Parts: sequence; structure tokens; C-alpha cells
Amino acid sequence: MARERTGEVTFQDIANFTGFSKTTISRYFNHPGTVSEENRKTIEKALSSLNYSENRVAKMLAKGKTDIIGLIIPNLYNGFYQTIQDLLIGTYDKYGYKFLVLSGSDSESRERRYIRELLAYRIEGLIILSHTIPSSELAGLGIPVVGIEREDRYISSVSTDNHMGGVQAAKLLYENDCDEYIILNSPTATDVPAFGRVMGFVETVQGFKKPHTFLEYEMDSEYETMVDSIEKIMKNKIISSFPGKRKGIFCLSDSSAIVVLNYLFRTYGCLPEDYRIIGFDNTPASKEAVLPLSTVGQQVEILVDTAMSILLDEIRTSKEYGRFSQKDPVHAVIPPRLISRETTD
Amino acid sequence: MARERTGEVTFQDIANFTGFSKTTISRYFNHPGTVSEENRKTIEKALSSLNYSENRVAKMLAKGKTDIIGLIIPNLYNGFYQTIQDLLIGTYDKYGYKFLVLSGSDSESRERRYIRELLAYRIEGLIILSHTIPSSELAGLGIPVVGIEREDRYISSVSTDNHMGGVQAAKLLYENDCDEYIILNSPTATDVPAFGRVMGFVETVQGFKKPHTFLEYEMDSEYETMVDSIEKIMKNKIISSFPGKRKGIFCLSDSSAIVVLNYLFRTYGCLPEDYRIIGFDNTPASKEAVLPLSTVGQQVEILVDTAMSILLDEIRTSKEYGRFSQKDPVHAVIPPRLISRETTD
DNA sequence: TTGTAAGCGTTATCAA
DNA sequence: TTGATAACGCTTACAA
Repeated sequence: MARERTGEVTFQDIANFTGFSKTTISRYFNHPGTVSEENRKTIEKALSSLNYSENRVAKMLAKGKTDIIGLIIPNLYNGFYQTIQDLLIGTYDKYGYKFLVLSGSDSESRERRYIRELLAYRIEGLIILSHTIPSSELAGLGIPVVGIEREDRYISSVSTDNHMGGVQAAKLLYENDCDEYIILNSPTATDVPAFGRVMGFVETVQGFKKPHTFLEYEMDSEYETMVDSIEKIMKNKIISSFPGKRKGIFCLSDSSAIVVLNYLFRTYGCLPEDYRIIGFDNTPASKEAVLPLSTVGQQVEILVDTAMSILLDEIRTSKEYGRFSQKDPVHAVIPPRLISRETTD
Repeated sequence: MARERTGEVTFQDIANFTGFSKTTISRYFNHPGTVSEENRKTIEKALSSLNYSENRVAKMLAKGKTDIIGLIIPNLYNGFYQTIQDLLIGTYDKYGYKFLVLSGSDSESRERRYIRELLAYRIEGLIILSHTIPSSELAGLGIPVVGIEREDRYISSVSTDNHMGGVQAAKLLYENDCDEYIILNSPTATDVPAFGRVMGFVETVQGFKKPHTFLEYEMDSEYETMVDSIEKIMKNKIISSFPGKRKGIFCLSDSSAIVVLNYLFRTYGCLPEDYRIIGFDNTPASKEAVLPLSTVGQQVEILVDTAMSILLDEIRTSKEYGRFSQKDPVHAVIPPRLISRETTD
């Protein structure tokens, strides 16, 4: 009847070895103060003679606490998601939570499956960056959920103040004496954050009584598609269209801004005086471009830290009740930071 | 005496609801074939009425299997580590293993602590990219370990054939009619992989009876330090030193190659005819540089896939014995791929 | 300060 | 095809 032992050293083994009960061994780890100095030493020795290794799985089951947070991100190649993921993982020493990361959730059904799986691991909270599942559904998961830069009606969230980012970009270009204001966007980026950026930009430009133009490039998973499309736009819609005017180009992502910059550099050997460029995101690449790129930076460290505070807070309060249910979600909005480098004065 | 219930729906609840025993419920999930068609339907209904959610923690404890692999990477900002991490996480749909990722292991003691923690979660295997802990120690962990691009005497590993990469770089520059061969390295990169690259390059250049020069730039965590240092080297050691010669610069990382390229572009408005540049790694940035960068590419997808095959293989065989012990580690060496873009002909 | 025993939610063995 | 029952390794009342 006795099932085959797994071969690992357990509290029972230590108990036998030392003559204590396994309760005392447990106490040694969880309430060392309640074990006498002397006995603590005895146990310590036993631990290393037996080469004991803590078993968190058993502990998780017994305590109903895993110290694991689930993370769902849309994809792996986007620099913003990577940065967020990396910063989150980096909070381990600060908060002690580990992350179970699942990515590639372009499909709604797959994302649902991922969530189910994470839930099965009894994650204590979920951080979600993808947008396929509505927040109404996420709110019913029974654990705290914090979204980052996504639709957030029924869940807590942190986002960048995209509207303010657009305003900042417009002001900088205005200070650079631009005459023509060009918004370079991709059709796929018609989600909420991009919309706010454009609105802030356009409203501000209109306030300055300056003309603006929308230009859309094509995009798919291939980088080359974007390059071809943007270069075509530069050639046909920009260079020829505004003679004698100083053009301020607001690119909704750093990667597209860099393509624009590279094109101009290859064509003219420099950034011509009648062009000013500003990107969005402050990706690592923006700093490393031929000419360090001016950009509206998301304050990612703050985004991440805020997300963790909110989530941990909700985890803490949720301990008091059984199943967590979101009463009033909190929405933190982080201001962007204008980073003026060399593609503007 | 009864401890407060956690509030979650268990097999017992489903058993009560349906009139079966919890054994049958377990069988429904694990050996559906052994439960009668009719009863399966009954259970299925109960599952959704009760809104059951699988508990992997309990399952892990009972089965002694977690489906989790540990991953330790040195840091979060290096693009190579990011890529590997992302590709590994992306294997989830293929292999069903989740990853617990810990990073920032510059310190040996912290890395040891991380390993202990991962072991506590009863990870089934470990993939390790950092180099602070010797493989002799890793081999004694009791679980399969696969290293990627690191010292690997006593553990299995996958690495790029760095020597061949150096050879490929030298040949390409030779085909580009270079007269002077310059190796641009950073002193911190004196680990094994970089050494192989340099050796392969130098031996090949010597075979061509061409002169070569070593140049080292400074580096710390600040990007600006690298830029300043490289620009100083360009100005003082390269531009002035080889008049009339065509210089082939082999940069041991793409990021330094891009700094060189940007400097030349900003100085001359183009890549002058008497310069040829080749980097190493094929990072995303290399493709997106002003002039798409020629580089020796690590075949990261293959590295990752090979690492997983080896690890899963060892996990499989280790099931047969209790504690895993490495008899004969396997060392896979993946050839690099020369990617000739626009900084060479 | 320590021990007993029940419990966490599964799986596995054995017998029916 | 099903059910009792003992694991898995730890925590936690409660009693001593």
C-alpha cells in the first residue's frame, strides 16, 4: 500500500534524525523564535547532514499561498513588452514574487486557455498586457488583476498618459519652428493608447493654428514591410509635398521614427534642417540610432512599480475574504517624459 | 479542529454532487477511457455547474511532477539573453513546460540562492546562461541542467561555434579586399565565447598574410561610456592610422559595430569606401541600423530548440532513477550563420 | 517549548 | 468500471 517514496528528505526524516517531531521542524522554519536556541542548532546540523531541500510545492498546498504572479503578454518581439516583462521579473528581490510568463496571446481562445492554466497553478494575482480578453471577464477571475496599457473598465490598471504625450510632442515640434505637422501612424495601432497620443497631438497643433497631415504606413510581422511602406511615403508624400516648409514628423513608435531617420540620413547624409522627428516609447534603440532620437518616453520603471504596488495591495486585502472580487478598480496614470535628443534642437 | 476551507471547489465536492467517489473524478481527468461514457457526461455537467478549476499544486505534490523548468539569466538588458528567454517561453505550446525565470545573477551568492529557490519549487530541469557558478557544482544539483553559451565541462550545453564565426567574419572581410584587419573588443568580454571568435578571426587573417590590430574599448553599464570610448578609438587609432588602406573592422558585438557605423555616418554622411564592418550576434538592432549591418548571426532558434530537446531528454531518462546524476553530458555546437548586409559588399 | 493529529487537493494501490 | 484508503510533504489548532 505504501507508495514508493520519492527519495527526497522530508521533515519526517529530520524529525527522526533529531528526535523531534516534524511540527518542531516546521516551526524551526516558520517561527524560529519559538524553538529553543539549543534545539535550533541541533536541527541546523541535521539539515546539512541530511542535505535538506525545502519543498515549496507541499508548502503551497498546505498554506494555500504560492508567491507566484501570472503574466500574460501579447508577444515576444515587441520591445515595450520585453521591457515590462524584464522589469517585472527584476522585482523579485524586492517583493519576493516569482512570475509565470505566458505569451503569444493573439488569439482569444488561446489566451483563455493560458489564464485557466495560470489559475490552476494558483497564482495569487495576474498582470496582463494583452487586449483580446475584455476586462469585464478578467474581473470575474476571482483573483486580483492589473492591466498595463490596455482596456481597463472593470480591472485595476496602470497606463501612460498618452494624451499628454501627444501634447508634449506637438509642443516640442512647435518650439522647433515646424510649419507642417505630420502624424505617421500604422493602421494596426488604432487601439486606445495610440488614439490618445494622436488626439493630444492634433488638438495642440490646432491650438497653434498649424496644418497637420495624417499618413499611414503598412505593417505586418516583417520589418521589411514597414521599411518599404515608410520609404514610399517619404518619397511620394513628404519630400515632394512641402517645399520650403519645416516638417515636424510625429511617429507613434520609435521603430517607425528610426526608419524615417535612417531614410533621410541615407538620402542626404544627415538630418536636413527642414526636418524634425520625434518618436514614442524611448526604446533602447532610440538612443542608439544614427542620431539619438527625440522621443516621448513611457516611464516603464514607474509603470511596473505602480502595477506591483496595486496588485500586491489587492492580494493583501483579498486574503481577508475568500474569493477576490473587484469592488472599485484603481487606475493609475503615469505622465510620459519628453526626451529631447538630437532629432530636435 | 477542521481548518477553515479555502473555498475552492474540489474533487470531493464534485463527488458529492454527482454521487461518485473522488477517485472516479480523478480518473475522469487522467484516464477518461476508464470512465463510462454516461458518467463522463454527468461529471462534465457537474464541473461546469460547480465551476471547477483544476488545482495543479495538489496535483504536483501527488504526482511529484511540476511541468516547470527553471531559467537563470545574467541580466535583463542584454538583447541576446532577452531573445533566448523569449524563445524559451515561446516553446510552451510545443512542449507544455512553463518557466520560472530569475535574473540578475552577477553575484555568486545570489545565484546560489536563486538556484535553491527554484529547486524548492521542484523544477524538473534548469537552463542556465550565467557563468558565475562552475559546472561542477551545477552537475551535483540532482536535476538535469543545460547551459547555453557558458562553461560546460560537467553539464550538457549548447553553444555557437564561435571559432567558425571568427573565420567567417575574416573571410568576408578578405573577400571585401580589406588591407587592415581590426578587432574591436571589450575587456569584459574575455570569456570563452569571445575568445573563440577572436582566435578564429586572427588565425584566418594570418592565413591570408594580412596585418591585424587589437583595439579595446571601455564598457560599463552606461551606453554612453561605450560610445565615448569607441569614438575616441575611431578618431585616434583608426582614422588617422591607416591612410589609403581599406579597413575591415570586426566588432565582437553588434552594439559596438553600430556605434562604429553611426560614427562614420555622422562624420562622412555615409559609410566610406575604405571601411567595411561586421558585427556579431544578429540582434534585431543590426537590421535596423542606418545601413543594415553585416554580422555573424547566432542561430538562436536552433540554440533554444536544441537546449530544450537535450533537457527534456534528460528529464525523461531521469524519471527512471530517483535523483538525476549526469553521466556523460552532451555538448551541442551550432554553426553560426554569416549574414551579409550592407556594411560589406 | 514541544507533540498529536487533522487537513490542504490531488494520485495510486488494491480490492470489489 | 468503481470505491476505500493511504500516500505526497507541509502547516496549524489544540493540548500538554
